[in-house]
Amino acid sequence: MPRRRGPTDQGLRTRQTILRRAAELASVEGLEGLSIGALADDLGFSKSGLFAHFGSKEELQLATIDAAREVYVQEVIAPALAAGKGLTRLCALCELFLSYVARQVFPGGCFFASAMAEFDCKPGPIKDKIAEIQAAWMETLRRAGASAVDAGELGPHTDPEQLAFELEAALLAANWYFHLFDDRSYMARAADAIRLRLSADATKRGRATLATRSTDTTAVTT
Amino acid sequence: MPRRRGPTDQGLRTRQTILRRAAELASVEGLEGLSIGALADDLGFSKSGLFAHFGSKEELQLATIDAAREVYVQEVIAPALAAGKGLTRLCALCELFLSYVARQVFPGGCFFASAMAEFDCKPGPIKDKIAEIQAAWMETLRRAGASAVDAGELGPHTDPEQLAFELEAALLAANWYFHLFDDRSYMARAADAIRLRLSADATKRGRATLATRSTDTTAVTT
DNA sequence: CCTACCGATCGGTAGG
DNA sequence: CCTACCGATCGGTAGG
Repeated sequence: MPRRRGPTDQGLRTRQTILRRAAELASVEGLEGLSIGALADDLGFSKSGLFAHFGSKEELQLATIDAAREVYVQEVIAPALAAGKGLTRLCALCELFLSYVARQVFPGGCFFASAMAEFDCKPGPIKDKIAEIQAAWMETLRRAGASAVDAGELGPHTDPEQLAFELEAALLAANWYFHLFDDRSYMARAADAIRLRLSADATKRGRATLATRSTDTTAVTT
Repeated sequence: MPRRRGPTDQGLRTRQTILRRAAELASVEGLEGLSIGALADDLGFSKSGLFAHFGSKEELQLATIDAAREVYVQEVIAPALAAGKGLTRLCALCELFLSYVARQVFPGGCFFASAMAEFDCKPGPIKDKIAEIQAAWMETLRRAGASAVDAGELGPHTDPEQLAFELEAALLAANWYFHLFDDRSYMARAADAIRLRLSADATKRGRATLATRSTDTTAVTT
């Protein structure tokens, strides 16, 4: 089989190494604060050597967002989809998010929370990409909620979009306050808020589902 | 009356002009992204002329936070304290926050939301100051909630600290998504979430208080 | 992937 | 409040 043109395996591995580290640094310093020189020093490359993988800083930033998305899918979305359907999945999405924040998968907290906060008022391709990813995440929450309604776990008057907004609000607030006050108790506050909110819309069947997960709350903070 | 040493009235006015503009720019570009040269150009000063008012960039950042705090007190806290006590005040705090975001008092959204997101993982005097201000804001919400319990508007099982966390979560989420998606409907989502959450803990007297404010929801988005 | 370099801008200073 | 300047670092390029 002839060797194709384009990036070699080694080149792709180097690229992945760069982008994983870039995502870690950007979660703390921001995607603008991420500097090519500092990233190269950190990785032991020359600045131009690193830069050769990307055409511009903006291309590096966009590629970093893709790499962070892969981490997020692996740490939160995929395990939640595998955990079950409906209300079980919705609970798993929330618990896995809180665990991902508590385990500091990214040292600066949720990469996308940081990126959203940094770019929400800066129009351009980076904001567009972040908005697309956040919209997909909200849609993942909404669909799990809608499926829980269909399964009779949440009552028929449930508004899945509103529910997704409120769950996401608690998750984001946990991310900020956990780091700002260096206080893990905000994880439990968010988990309590989420359990209360889900209980409010739950049917008898839904409450049974929730009961099986109630002990998982403390697991989130370890 | 002899003229004292120190800053003149004119100097103080110039300083205030600088800091108001600095807060506006920092809400979009971040407190680190705020550059002394760009700020000076924007205001028509020389860089060093502007810099003479502050000993370092960090001093400028800290002074900018103080100036933003004054705006926040004027726009949100003072009118809410004047609006009433207990549940009335708690509702006013939330409604005034949403209005302050919707009116874009700062062009980049809530100054403190931006600053918290930027510095929550960067230890130092700026993070400390932001944390102190956020703690005071949460305490303002908590006290209004506790006073609503004392007044019999919220039930005795209400946890005012948890309630403050959940209200703040909805307010912050509205701030982010309003800007990220350029969609005012998130203001109404947050107002709905807040009304629902307060209703859950409200006594009959509390529900009467909430009923008088229910039409204010749309006012927030104008 | 490297060395060597570009102009622009950064925070900050000297001296007035 | 200004002009003039400092060394360091920025994103990016030339050429290999």
